[in-house]
Amino acid sequence: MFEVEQEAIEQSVRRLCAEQGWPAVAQMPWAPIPFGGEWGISTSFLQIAALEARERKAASGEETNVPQRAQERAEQAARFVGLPAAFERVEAVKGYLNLYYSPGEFSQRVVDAVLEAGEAYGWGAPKGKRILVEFSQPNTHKAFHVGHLRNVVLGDAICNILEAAGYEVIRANYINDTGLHVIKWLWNYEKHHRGERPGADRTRWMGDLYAEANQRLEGNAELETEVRALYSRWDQRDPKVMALWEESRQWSLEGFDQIYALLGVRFDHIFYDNEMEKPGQKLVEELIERGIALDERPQGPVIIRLDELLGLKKETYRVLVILRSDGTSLYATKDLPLALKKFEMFNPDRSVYVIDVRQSLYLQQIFKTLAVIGHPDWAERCYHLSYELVNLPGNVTIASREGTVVLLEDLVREAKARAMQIVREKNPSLSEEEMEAVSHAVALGAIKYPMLARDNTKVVTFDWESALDFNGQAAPYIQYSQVRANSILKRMEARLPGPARVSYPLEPTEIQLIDLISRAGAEIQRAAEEFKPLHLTNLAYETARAFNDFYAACPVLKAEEEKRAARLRLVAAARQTIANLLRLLGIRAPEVM
RNA sequence: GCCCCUGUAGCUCAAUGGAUAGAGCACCGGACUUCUAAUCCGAUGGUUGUGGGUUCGAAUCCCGCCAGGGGCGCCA
Repeated sequence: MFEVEQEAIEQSVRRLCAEQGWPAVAQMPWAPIPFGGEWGISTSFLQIAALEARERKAASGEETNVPQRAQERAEQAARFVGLPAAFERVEAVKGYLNLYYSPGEFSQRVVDAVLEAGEAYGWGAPKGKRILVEFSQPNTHKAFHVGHLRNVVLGDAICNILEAAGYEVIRANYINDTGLHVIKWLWNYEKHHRGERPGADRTRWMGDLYAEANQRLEGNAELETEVRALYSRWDQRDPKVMALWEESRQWSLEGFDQIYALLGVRFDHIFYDNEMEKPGQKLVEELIERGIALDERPQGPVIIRLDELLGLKKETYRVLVILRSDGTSLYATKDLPLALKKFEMFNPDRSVYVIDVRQSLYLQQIFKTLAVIGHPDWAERCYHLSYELVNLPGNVTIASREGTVVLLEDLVREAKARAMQIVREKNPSLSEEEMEAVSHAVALGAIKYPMLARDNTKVVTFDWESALDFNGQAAPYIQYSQVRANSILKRMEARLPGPARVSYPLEPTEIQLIDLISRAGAEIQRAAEEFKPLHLTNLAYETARAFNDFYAACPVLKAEEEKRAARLRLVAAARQTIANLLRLLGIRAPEVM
């Protein structure tokens, strides 16, 4: 937030380096001063000293004590820089140059900036770049469980974050509405459920029938041939089969709409698997003609020998199978035309795939194939946003066949019931409607937060106990801090006081809170660059904690006039910042709890 | 066999190559006639899997080993 000051100081230090003939570093390392209750920026001279030591050794063979030299340089820099405007104190410690902000001036600037920007506080300027993000990718005719949830929650948050960072974002879904799993479902329906219709909970019913199909088919070769026969009827577009496929497919799609509405997720464009089948098969033929793909039919499938085409001696991309030996399509058959279509339709600067880590090699193969078939520029723009799975305690995989699925609907219902019970207890004066809204916000926050608050490369372990624990490091804690802020603001007699110079000495908890608030913009940029919502769950939690500390330590409404005005503005800024961060994470910020 | 990821407090997880490795949960002890106690304060808890290396400086980078997970020609 104080890039201007930092830049000025950096220029000053660089001038000093040039004058003194010290080695220059490409990137000057700036960081917040890492001590609690301190507010300012810090840069290290250890790198410069190390470079100097190396030059000296090369020239004269003399050894240099690096930390000592860094301290000397930091001291010289401190003297040279003096006391820049709006800073309170400058010091050289252990090879670091520390510059402490004047709390009054800077805190006012932070708070004013937040209140002026409001819902857009922390948002970056438009970058003029477009990013297409494909996420969710559900299978019709199957259940929707907590394993699928991570993808949706992560994809949605990433889209929000990229948008806030200044990108134009296209949210894309790719629904898998064809394949063996669909045929199995149709077979089971025709044979045992003909004429039945789904209830209110569509996805569950679809999933149940699919699970039942698998059970009936398990190890039964006779029935398997029935399924194969049905598959070929579907393949030949038998009108009766197609009609049922279309109708049942629609049931699933309605179920997905319910789920996305429940989660508060939307898409700009939905691609369907079945639309890619023909273009895919056409593309395969074309690639065979061009000699890129190798047609081993009927003995083998159609393949692309990537390592060979790329002239790689070491086994890297291996072989990609793009069409079955019987001519039916695979994922790859359809993913290739889809990849092309995305660029043709939207021409994105980046094409992001939010897909779990198991598909890493596969996606690298798809991207490389794009390059090999004549679109190296597009291949460059593709990015696999990989994330780990959601497991159950004891590293148990969630699988319908194992009977270990936790359905999203069940999870949400349990969490809402638990939240409702707490709201009723904590805040009995609320209307039933308000309680309902609050428990919805709390339950969904509690469910989403753990999916975002760990690194993408880490497995999320789902267990009921911690999913329903709303205390501590969890979304409800963050939501609650913001509710407390709201509660103070509601008690103001008049409107929020206008900007005013802060001249009273700030409490450490105030400084800590303002410091964290001021980091939102930079953290949003970092989260976008690294595709890591984790940075924002961290910041949101820390800001909430800082607010709770402040709340405990500093009276607001009862403070004397100047403090009261400044603190009211700080409370409003904190509430706004926390709410903004929650919004990016796809978590609602209720007014009361 | 090859490739990828992970290993940090009893548990779940943080930590731009940087100063003193931090939170929550659990456990123990405190704080509500005061802006919502879904909160706060305090105590306990660490050889960052292990052995080397690079570096002024390593949880972080490199190499070896150990442990767990995942992926590798017609599953999605």
